[in-house]
Amino acid sequence: MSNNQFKRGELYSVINGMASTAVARRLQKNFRLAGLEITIEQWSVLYHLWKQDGLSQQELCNRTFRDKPSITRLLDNLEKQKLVKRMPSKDDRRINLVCLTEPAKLLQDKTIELANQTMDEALVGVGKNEIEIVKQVFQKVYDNLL
Amino acid sequence: MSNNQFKRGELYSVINGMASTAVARRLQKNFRLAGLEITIEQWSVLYHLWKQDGLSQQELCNRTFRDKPSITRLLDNLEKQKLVKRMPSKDDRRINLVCLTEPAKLLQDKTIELANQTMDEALVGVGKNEIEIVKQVFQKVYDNLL
DNA sequence: TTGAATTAGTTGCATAACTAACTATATGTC
DNA sequence: GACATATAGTTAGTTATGCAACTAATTCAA
Repeated sequence: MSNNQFKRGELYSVINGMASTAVARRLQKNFRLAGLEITIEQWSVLYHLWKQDGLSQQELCNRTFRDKPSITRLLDNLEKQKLVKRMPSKDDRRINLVCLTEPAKLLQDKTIELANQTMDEALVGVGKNEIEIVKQVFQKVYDNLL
Repeated sequence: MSNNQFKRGELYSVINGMASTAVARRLQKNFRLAGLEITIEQWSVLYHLWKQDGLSQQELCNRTFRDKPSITRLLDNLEKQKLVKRMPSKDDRRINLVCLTEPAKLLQDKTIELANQTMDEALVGVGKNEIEIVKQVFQKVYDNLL
């Protein structure tokens, strides 16, 4: 079997395992060190709500690239921690609007600062152009597989 | 709050959620369509064993970027499916050497072909240089956070 | 050579992921 | 208006992840 066979699988391995996992783990660790008890997955949901409060669950699925059951359970946990509240929409009774609580709003500054610091650590020695290319490649990959 | 605050977090979001998840999901789907009952995580372990059979669990941790409990449990499931076998090392009795079974060896060609096809689909419109840059950036990120 | 520190692997606990199957509401067509 | 179809969200079941705490084997050092 030629070793050539592994080339693209290698890339798959890189894309899926390495850097994203390392970044996620580091950010989670930084949250913990700062005494914050949220997971990075929960943070990524809050992140989109800070940009726009009152999104539907479906909209959160689209923006966080998660499926509906994942969002359902993430919100279950966030609600247990009193960080979000589901508000049934009056226009469409199938829809829950997900709203931030006051304590969740207070988390924004601190956690985004931690995320920025973490990305700065992660991106030492990486140029702006390279970052732009990574973002473009990922967007293309996503569009290709949509 | 300035919208600027979100810039690097945005990148985090891109790196962690989007493309890698899409690629993983597509590959998993392609396995399923081909009647293969393995998960992508199991495949990523087999992938390293195809390159070098008889690795220790610790070595699998290093190569797949997973922690020890994750590898323990992935191997539990792979053993249940009779795709690998743990062989206690004679040199160091703490170590298990993880060995492929015959059925696992037969999976190599088919699954690597599927992974290659999946990566080809994913990388339509992405240049070789760009791919190289993505790999370099990820390596740097990983090294920065090690 | 014995006792401390290190390394390999496992187990328990909580969170999260995906699929498939489900309920409830809304829409669109005859 | 009534029935088929589509959409929003939940639940069940399996797999996977991370951390912390554990056992067993090995190494290093007094």
